[in-house]
Amino acid sequence: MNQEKILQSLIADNLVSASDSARGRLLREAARLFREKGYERTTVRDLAAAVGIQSGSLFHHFRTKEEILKAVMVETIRLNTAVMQAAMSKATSNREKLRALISAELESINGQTGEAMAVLVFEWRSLSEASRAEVLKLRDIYEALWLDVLRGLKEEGALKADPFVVRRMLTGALSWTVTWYRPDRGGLTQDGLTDQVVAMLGLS
Amino acid sequence: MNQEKILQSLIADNLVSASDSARGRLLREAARLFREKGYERTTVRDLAAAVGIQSGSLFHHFRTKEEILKAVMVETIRLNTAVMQAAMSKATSNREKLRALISAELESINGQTGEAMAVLVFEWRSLSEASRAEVLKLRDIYEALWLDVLRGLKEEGALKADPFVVRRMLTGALSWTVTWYRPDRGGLTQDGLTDQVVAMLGLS
DNA sequence: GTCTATACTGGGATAGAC
DNA sequence: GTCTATCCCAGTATAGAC
Repeated sequence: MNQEKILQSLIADNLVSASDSARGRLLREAARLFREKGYERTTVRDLAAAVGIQSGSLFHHFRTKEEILKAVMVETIRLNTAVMQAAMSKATSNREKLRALISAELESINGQTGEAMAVLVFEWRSLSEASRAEVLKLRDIYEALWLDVLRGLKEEGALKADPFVVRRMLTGALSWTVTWYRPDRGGLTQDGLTDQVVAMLGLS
Repeated sequence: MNQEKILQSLIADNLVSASDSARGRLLREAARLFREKGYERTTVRDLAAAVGIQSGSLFHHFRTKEEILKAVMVETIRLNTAVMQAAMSKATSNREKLRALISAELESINGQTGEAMAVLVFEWRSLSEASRAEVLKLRDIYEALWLDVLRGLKEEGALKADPFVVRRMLTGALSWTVTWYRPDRGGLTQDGLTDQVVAMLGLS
């Protein structure tokens, strides 16, 4: 299942917004702006202008600015959990599964939905306590996918370090690519980058 | 040379502030607050209150709020470059040097100066273009230390992946520990964590 | 569902006394 | 070097018309 199909089925199930709906467009622009300037430095006027409405009109769709941030995060996790599950479904060995996960997470961060993923990583502190709990619960499902595979590799002896620690290290390493990796600007392809990560773990 | 001695010689050379000077205390409190709530959410009134003065008095020490952020970052890099160099000086092989670098960076992030390091990582976007250039120049010296060692390991065949990519991955992985690793709360010690990172790289 | 107008708040920064 | 007082602006959010 490719990413486009996944997205469509999530929209059909009302789990994420169609990106051409008013809500969808707003969330996409919000993700872009939050990533570019940060949540705090993005004003509701910026958000409104980006979708071509007045700032007052925003509050017809969301009660507060923070609710927009939360929505960006929730939809991002939902979408990416589905993408991850699909990416893994083809793989048979744990080695292949890990490669699929790494590749999919790099795609999530540096591809089209990357802006939203970056927001999830870097704007955590701007989320209220109440919202955090909600987002964390969704994130657990996502993390379980990784831990299963890493635990498998540990048992096989392919991995020397603790699966839990490795996952956290990979979270940091992969998220951080958003600050330096430019897929467009020649050099390293996303597949090449995946190879490098696998090589770094001594699993190639 | 231990961290305390390094700090004292840097203070003597006027490269960083003594932490009991007015400026030093302010920077320390600023680092703590910036890390805790983020730069944008920290008000000048918060900063002033933390050092026990009125908000107006802040501007006797720094012309703008952003100048405080820049000062936190500049002093952090200066201090940590010195710490890194000292940590490496004892090591002989490249393997030992890398372990020393990893250990020192983990200490920088999760130890006493950790708040300032975290600010350096997470508040980059809040820095103006002009200030960024200045900070980046300092950072280059620091990064060169890492690249030399990683290149050496690559030549020895101990490292499979590209040194440049590995350094960036490690930057992300090690910085990220600030979000989850709690040295105090039992379990994994900082040495143990270093072991895990080395094991993950297949270098143990 | 969007507009205009505006209320209200809190933030960064300044001035001048002490 | 700190205080008090205050300016000015930008930011979120609301109200009511269309």
